Formats: sequence, structure tokens, C-alpha cells
Amino acid sequence: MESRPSGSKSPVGRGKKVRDAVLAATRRELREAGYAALSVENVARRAGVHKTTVYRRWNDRESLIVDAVSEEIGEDIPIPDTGALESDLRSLARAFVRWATSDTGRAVLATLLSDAVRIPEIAEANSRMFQDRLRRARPVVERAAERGEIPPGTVPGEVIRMLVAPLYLRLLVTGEPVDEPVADRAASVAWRAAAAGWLNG
Amino acid sequence: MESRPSGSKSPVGRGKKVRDAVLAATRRELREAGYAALSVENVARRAGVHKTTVYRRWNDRESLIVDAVSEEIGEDIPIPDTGALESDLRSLARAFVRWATSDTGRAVLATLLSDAVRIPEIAEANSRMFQDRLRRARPVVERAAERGEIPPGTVPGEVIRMLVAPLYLRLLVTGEPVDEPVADRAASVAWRAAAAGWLNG
DNA sequence: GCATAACGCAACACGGAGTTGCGATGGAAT
DNA sequence: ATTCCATCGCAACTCCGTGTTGCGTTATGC
Repeated sequence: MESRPSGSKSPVGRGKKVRDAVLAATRRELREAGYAALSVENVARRAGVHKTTVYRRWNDRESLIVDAVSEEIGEDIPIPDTGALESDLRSLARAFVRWATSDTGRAVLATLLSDAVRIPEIAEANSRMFQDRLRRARPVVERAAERGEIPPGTVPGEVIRMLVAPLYLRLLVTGEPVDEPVADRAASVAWRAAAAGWLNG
Repeated sequence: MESRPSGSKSPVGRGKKVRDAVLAATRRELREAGYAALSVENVARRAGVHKTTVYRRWNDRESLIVDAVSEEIGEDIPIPDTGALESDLRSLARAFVRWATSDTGRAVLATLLSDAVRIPEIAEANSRMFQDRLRRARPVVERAAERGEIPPGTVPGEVIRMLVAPLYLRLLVTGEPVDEPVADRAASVAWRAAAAGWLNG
């Protein structure tokens, strides 16, 4: 994501702190001002750093934003193991809703969707985040298949897609409220579809 | 959406042509350059009109874009009546996919989602477009209920949501391809969920 | 044909994206 | 502790787009 200090074999003691401060300031600015209104000068001021320093480490505004967001889409949303698929799915859906409606989550979603079409790096970060969560949630479905709760051959990715699709629809398209009851209904439908063997092909 | 010539009782003969030319140019520019890169000066040049003329009719860049997009989200996607719910849903899903993957559709979607959080007018246009399509698709489900294909009490909106949710997920989040087979699978799942009575409350 | 609303035009202020050159500073090795 | 060099601060700059203003010029409706 960065670029400038490419061939680095030298003092990185100061650089680390600056990098962290700038990325943290970028995330704060993203939460408050939003993607479109974020200015490099404000970020630099909030990080206690000069504008040129930012431009020395990142090529442009987009790289900075992509870098800041990419760091934040890691270890969220714990993977449950309650012993039953429906309650696992419910737990996943509720955790996702909590994340998506938090300040951080909304900022990340807004950023990722803002220019996903125009900027390939953002589109890539977007699908990478989704694929990552899909991969981490896979065991939930696999365990259910081993328990015989759902037919063998059920595609884990399709179950998760079924689970989050109505949540994303409300978040991104209709603007309807997204809360626990909505999460629970989504979990219930996804579970029944999986149990009915609709998701194996 | 506009604003300036508010109290108008006078010559609007020229104004109409200018307005149409500017909005058409805005849509072309939106398709080619995208939301973020759209500049008022380019729009004005393409419309054969001066920049100040644009600013006299629209307060700012956002109003212009919202206005241009709002005009284009009308009469799309014909409502089918094949006599069976599943094929009606399939027809709806295919038409939506065709629209969403066209130049126009992608431009509209990208614009509506670009800053939906930050700009209330865009969020409003967004949900208005969805509600409008929901309303127009409602008869498809109602006819199916009258035929006894699905349980009485099935909520039409929920069927349509079930139909389009996976399509939006692929379009906006995962970036996976969206084509006819995907549309047909979505229709099949939505139909079975409705027939099973999962969507009535 | 005549009044007037709407347009064209040039010039402007303002702000943010990036860039450049140079001087100051801090961390790491000797 | 001193030296070295990467990194940072700073000021000044170009470029581009937004949005505004004043004035002269057209086209439209009557």
C-alpha cells in the first residue's frame, strides 16, 4: 500500500511512530468528516505531522485512505461455536450488525463503497474483506455439516451470503434500520435454507 | 431539486432546452468519468452552455447530480405477468441484472452509493428508487397469492427483498459477476422461501 | 418591435492536491 | 559523545475545480 521507502534497510525507529499516528488520524478523520471530505492537510495536523511527510510516505490521498482502512478490517467479529448452526448464525449476524452500525463500521463501509467502481485498490480491499470474513466463518457451516444438521455438499459460502445479503441490502440500499431482530430473522432464514438443502450447488 | 427560478411565471421556452441539455450531459459525464471525477465545467462544455448558467439553475454540484440521476430512475424494469410466480420472479431478476450491469445502471448505482451517508438527498433518492420498484413489483406477489401459489399473508416486500438481496450483495460488496444464472438462482430461492411460508411476518 | 428574463463572458476569491528545495533533528553505530 | 544520514519541518509554489460577481448580449413572450 505504501511505496516511498521501498528499499529500506535503515533506521525505522521514527518512521513507525509517524506511520501509526498518521493512519490513526486518518481513521478519526474518516469517522468524522467522511471519505469525500477528508483532506490530507487536516489529517497531517491531527497527527502532529507536516503535510509533506504524509506525501513522502504515501503517493496520494487514495493510498493513504486504503492503507488506513485495510488495517482496520482484521480481527473483528469473533467466530462462535455454540453447538447448533442456527444460534451460531444468529451470533454471527448480531456481531456483524453491531460492527456495521458502529462509527468505525459505518466509516469503513462508506469508504469501501464510495468509489469502489472507480478505484481498483478500493474494490480490491472491499472484496478482500468479504472473502476474509467468508473464510473465517466457514468452520461454522462445516461443523454443522459434520453434525448432520445440514445436507453434505452444502456450500459454506452460500450460507454466509444468504445470511448477510439482507443485512447489506438494508444497510446500503434501502436505508432501513438494521438491528437484532433483523439479524435474527436473517439467521433463521439462512438456517432453514441450508437445512432444506437449497445451498449445495 | 433545482432552486433558483423558484417563482416563475415567465418565459421558460429557452430554459427547458438548456435544462435538458445540461442533465443529459451530466448523465453522460457520470457514465464516463464517474461521480467523484465529474466537474461542472466539463458538463457545461458538453452541454454547449456556460458554467455560470449551470450555477444559476442548480445551487451546487450535488444538486445537479441528484437531479440528473433522479430523472433516470423511472420507468425501467417492466413488470411481468407470466401466470406463475417463479417465472415472474425470474423475469424480474433478469431485467434487474440487465439494468444493473448496463452503463446507465452502473453509473446510477455508483452515484447513489457514493455518498449516501454524507448527503441526505442522495440517501433519499436511493431509498425512493428502491421503494418505487418495490411498489411496482408488488402485483407480481399479490397475483401469486390470489392463485394460491403462496400462503396468504405473505409480505410482497419481503419476497422482492429476498429476490434482489443476493444480487445487490454481488454487485456492491463482493464484486462477483452478476449474470442470468445468478438471477435465476435468486428467483428460485425467493420463490421457494415464499412458497414455504417463510415470508409472512 | 420592445421589455425582460435568461444566457455568455471574463475575472475573481477560495481551498485542497501534490511538488520542490533547503535547513533542522533525531536515531543508530562507532 | 560524536558523527552520519535518513527522515521530518517549513515555506513557497503550481494546478485544478468550486462557486461568485458584474456587465454586456441574446432570445423569448407579448
